[in-house]
Amino acid sequence: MKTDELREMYLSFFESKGHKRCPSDVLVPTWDPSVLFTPAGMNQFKDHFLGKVKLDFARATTCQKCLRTGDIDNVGRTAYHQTFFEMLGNFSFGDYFKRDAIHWAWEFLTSSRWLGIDADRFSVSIYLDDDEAADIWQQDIGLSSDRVERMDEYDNFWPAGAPTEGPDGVCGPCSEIFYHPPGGGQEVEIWNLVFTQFNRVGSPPDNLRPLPSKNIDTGMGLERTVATLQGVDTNFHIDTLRPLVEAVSDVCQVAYQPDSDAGRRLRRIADHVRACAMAIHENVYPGPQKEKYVIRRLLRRAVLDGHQLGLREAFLYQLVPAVVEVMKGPYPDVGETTGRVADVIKNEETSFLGTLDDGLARIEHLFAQLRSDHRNTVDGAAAADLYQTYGVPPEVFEALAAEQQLAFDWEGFQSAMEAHGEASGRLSHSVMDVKGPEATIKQVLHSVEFLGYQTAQTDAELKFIIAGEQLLDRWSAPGPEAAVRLVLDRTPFYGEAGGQVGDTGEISTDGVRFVVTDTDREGDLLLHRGYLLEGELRTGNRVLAVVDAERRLAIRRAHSATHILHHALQQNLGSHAQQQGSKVDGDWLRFDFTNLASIPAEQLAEIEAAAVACIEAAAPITATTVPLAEARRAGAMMLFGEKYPDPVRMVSMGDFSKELCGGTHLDNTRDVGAFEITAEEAVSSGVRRVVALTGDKAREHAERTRATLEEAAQLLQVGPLQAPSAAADLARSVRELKKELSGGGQRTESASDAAAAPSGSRPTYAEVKQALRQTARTLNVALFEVPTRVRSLQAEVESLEQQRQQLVTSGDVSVDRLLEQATRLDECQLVIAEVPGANPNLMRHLIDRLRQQAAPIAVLLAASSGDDKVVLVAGLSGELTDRGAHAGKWVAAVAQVVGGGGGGKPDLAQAGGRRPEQLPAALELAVDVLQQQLHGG
RNA sequence: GGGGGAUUAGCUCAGUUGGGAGAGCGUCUGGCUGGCAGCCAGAAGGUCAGGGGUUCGAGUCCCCUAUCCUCCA
Repeated sequence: MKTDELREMYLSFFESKGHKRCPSDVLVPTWDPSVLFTPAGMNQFKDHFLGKVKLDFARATTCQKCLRTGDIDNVGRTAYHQTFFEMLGNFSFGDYFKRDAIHWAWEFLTSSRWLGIDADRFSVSIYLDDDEAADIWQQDIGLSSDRVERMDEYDNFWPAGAPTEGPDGVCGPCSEIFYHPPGGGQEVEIWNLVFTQFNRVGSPPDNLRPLPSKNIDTGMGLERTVATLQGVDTNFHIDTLRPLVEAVSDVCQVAYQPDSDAGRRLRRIADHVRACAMAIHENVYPGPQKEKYVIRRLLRRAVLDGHQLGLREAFLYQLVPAVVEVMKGPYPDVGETTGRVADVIKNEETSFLGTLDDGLARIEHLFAQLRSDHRNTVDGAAAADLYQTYGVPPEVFEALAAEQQLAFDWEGFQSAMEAHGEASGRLSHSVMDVKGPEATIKQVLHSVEFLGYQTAQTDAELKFIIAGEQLLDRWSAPGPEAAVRLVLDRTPFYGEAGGQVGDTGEISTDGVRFVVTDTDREGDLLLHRGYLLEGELRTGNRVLAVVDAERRLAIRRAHSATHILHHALQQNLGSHAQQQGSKVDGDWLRFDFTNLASIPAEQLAEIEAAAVACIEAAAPITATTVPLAEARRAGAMMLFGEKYPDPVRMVSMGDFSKELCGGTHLDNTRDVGAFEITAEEAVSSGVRRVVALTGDKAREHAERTRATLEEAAQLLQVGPLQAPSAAADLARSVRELKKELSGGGQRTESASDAAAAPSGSRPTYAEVKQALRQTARTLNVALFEVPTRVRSLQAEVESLEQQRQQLVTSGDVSVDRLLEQATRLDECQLVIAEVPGANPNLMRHLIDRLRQQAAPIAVLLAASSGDDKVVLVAGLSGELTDRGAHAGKWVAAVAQVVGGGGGGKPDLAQAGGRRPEQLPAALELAVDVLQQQLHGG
C-alpha cells in the first residue's frame, strides 16, 4: 500500500463514520503561544476540546503536517524518528468515547473492506486501572488477556506522568496499538488512542476530576504505519521517502548504504531538508529566534552532515525539487514555491559555510594554544564557549581535534551547554491550561458581538470586571494605577488583531466614566483595558461604549493604506513579496514582507507613487463575508502562514486588492489622504520592513521635512538644494582643520564651493526629501537631527579656528626657539616651556624632534586650552630614563599643582589639569621634581 | 524572551592598569631589471558604528541605541 493510499483510506473511513474531514493546520500555529510548531493532529482542536469555541461539528478527522525536534539526535539512527512527519487522527469533542474509538480503530485495521490486516498481528496496551478500556478490548473485540498489557502513567497516560507530576488541566488514559510483523521482528506502536476524560487539579490523591464532556484524540504516524505495511525496516525506505534518500545520495555523490555512517547522514539530510522546505514553503524562514531558529538549526545540521561527507559547496537547495516531487500529491501548493524555497535554502547554507570557515580559524587558534601549553584534550567548556559565541559546531571541532591527535571532552561540553540553558532561562508552558478568569468567562459567554464595522458607539451590558486574576461584581478605585479589564455583551471597540492596534475611548453610564486605554482579544472575547475616572462600575450596568472616533479614523486610513502598499509591493517586486507581519496604528503603519535584497531608493519611490495612484483613483472599499472557497476562487490574497476561519471576511478595493482581513477600513481609497514611505530596512535575513505614514501624520512629516531642510540651509547660508554639498564642505573643513592642528603641518586650502544663490523656484517635495536625506547621510545623523548637527559642527570649526589663530599669533613654536630657552641640568639640556595654542599631538611632535636633535634632553611642554584646562606633555631621552627618571611620574607630580593628574610611559607622558592660573607655579616646580628623580631623592 | 560576542583604512584584522591609531593585502608614485613576473622605497587613505557618562585624558572602563553574528528556550 502506498503512502497516498493509506492517507486517503484513513480519512474516508472516518468520513464514513460521520467525521468532518478537516485540512491540515499550518506547521507554525502563530495563534498558539504554547508551541512553536504543530506537534500533533490535536493541536488545531485545542479550543474545541476545551469548549472555548462554538462547535460546528463534533467529530473530525485529519492528516496533519507535524514538526518535532525533541528527539532530533535520533533521526537517521533509529528506524522511526523523524522531525517532519504526517499524523493521521480522528477526534471527538464531547461526542463518542472509548467504545466507538476502539471499535472503529479495530475495524479500520482488520476489516477486509479497509486495511484487512490479520488480527493476530496486534496487541494493545492500556493504562493501569482503565478497566473500561480493558473490557472493550477483551469482551467486545475479543483480544485474549495476554494481548492486553497494563502500563503505568509514564507509558499510557497523556500527558505522560500527568496524575503525579502534572501539569494541571485536561488529561486522560490512553491505549496504544502495536503491530507485530510476520517473522518475529520488533513490534511497532502504530496508533495511540487518547481518552481525555479528566481535569487534573493539584497534587494526588483525588486530583483527577471527571470532565463533563469527554473527548477522543487519536494519532497514527503515517510514515511509520506505511513502513510496517510495506514491510520495510525504516520510515526512510517507504515509497515516498526512499526516492528522497536516493536523491540526497545523488547530490552528495555518496552511495547509499543503509547501515553505514554515511547512510545515517544521508537519511538525516533527507529528513531535515524536507522539514526545512515545508517550513520555508509556509514562509517560515531560517532566522535567529523561535521557530525560525529551529529551521536554521535543522538546515545547519543537514549542511554539517554534508560537510562531514566531504561537501564544501552549497548543495541542500538542489534537493528542493525532490522534496516537492514527494509532497505535492497531498499538498499541491508546495509546487508553487519551489524556486523561492530553493533560493532561501541556498542563501542560508552559503552563509553558514562562511560561518564554518570563521569557526575553523578560531579552532586553529585554540589548537595552537593547546600545543604551546602541551595539553592533549580539548576543554569542553572552551568548546562550548566557542559554540555559543561563534557557532563553531562541536562535531567539526571533534573531527579536527582527532586529526591533531587531541581528545574532545564531550562531557564537559554537555555540562557547559546545560549551564548555558539554565542561564538563558526556560519557558515553562503547560500544554493546555484552563486557568485564569478569561477561561471562567468563556464557560458562560462564548463570544462578544463586535459592532465596530458599523458604528463607533453603542449601548451594552457590562458583563464582567477583571482585576488582575479576579472576577469582581463592582469596582470603584479611580486612577490609571488601578487598571482593570471590562467585558461587555457587545461593543464597537476593536481588539488588537491582524496587526491593527486595539481601540481606545470611553465606557460610561450615569455618574461613571471609564477610560479605555487599549482593547485586547482572548479568543472571541473582547477585553477593554483601562481605568475609572469617577463613579462605581457594577456588573449588569447598562453602559454606553464610545470609541475615540478620530483615532479610529486614523487607524482606518493606515489599515487601508497597508493593503494598498501590499498590492504595490507585489506589483513592483513580484508575488514573493508576501506579508510577514504588520502593525497598524493611527496614521502609522509598519509592514514586513519577504524580499531577499534591500530596495533601492528609486524603486521605493516607484512603489510609493504606485500606492499614491491607487489612493487617488478613489476606488470604493467593500467588505463582504463569503465562504473560504469562494474567496479563494475570487483570487483573494491568501497567506500560507495564516489560519483562516470559514466563512471569511474579504476586503476589496477597486479591482486591484482582495485580502482576507478582520480589520476596520475606509469606504474609499481617496480618504487615505496623504501617503509617504519613511523607512525601508532589514528585519532579518530575507525579510524587509517598510514604515509609512498616512493622513495627518504624512502631511505633518512632509511639513517638518521641508522646515528642517530650510533651517539647515539657512544655517549653511545656501539654498535648500545646496544643503548637501554645503554640509559636505563643512564636514571636510572640520576634518582638515583637525588634521592641520594635530600634524602641525600647513593648511591645504580647500576649494570650498562658493555658496550658490538660492534657486528661484520652490523645490518639489521629492527634491526636498532627497536633499535632506543626503545631508543627513553625509553628516551621519537622523533626518531631523541635521540642524543640530550643523550647529555643533559650526561651533567646532569656530573653536578649531580659534586654536589655530592662537598658534599662529604665538609666533613660531619651533624646535630652535625652544632650544634657545633650554637650561642645563647636570649633563643634560632641560626645556620647560609654555606653547600657547598647542595640542598634545603637536607637543609630542616637538618633543620627538628635540630628542632627535639635542639628546640627552628632558622636555616638559604646557599649554592652556579653553578657559579652564591645561595640557602637559613630558618627554625624556634614553639617557635620563636609564638614570631612573620617569616622565609619567614627573608630569603627574607637576599636574597636581594645576589640579589634575596624569601618567604615561617612562619616556613620554601626558597630563592635564583644571587650573590654568597655577601653570607658572607648576612649571617652576617641574625643575625640582626632575632633579629629585635624578638624584634619587 | 534570555545568554555570549562583533562593529577600527577599500578588504582581512591587531591594538595587553586608560596616556603617540597600527599590520597584512589592495591603491597610487618613484626606483631596480632590457621588458614582464617580481623586488625595494615612499605616499595617500580613519568622526575607532552612533549617543551619553566617568576621567586631566577613552579605540580601551560604564550606560543607552543601531546593525550583524551566535547559542539557549
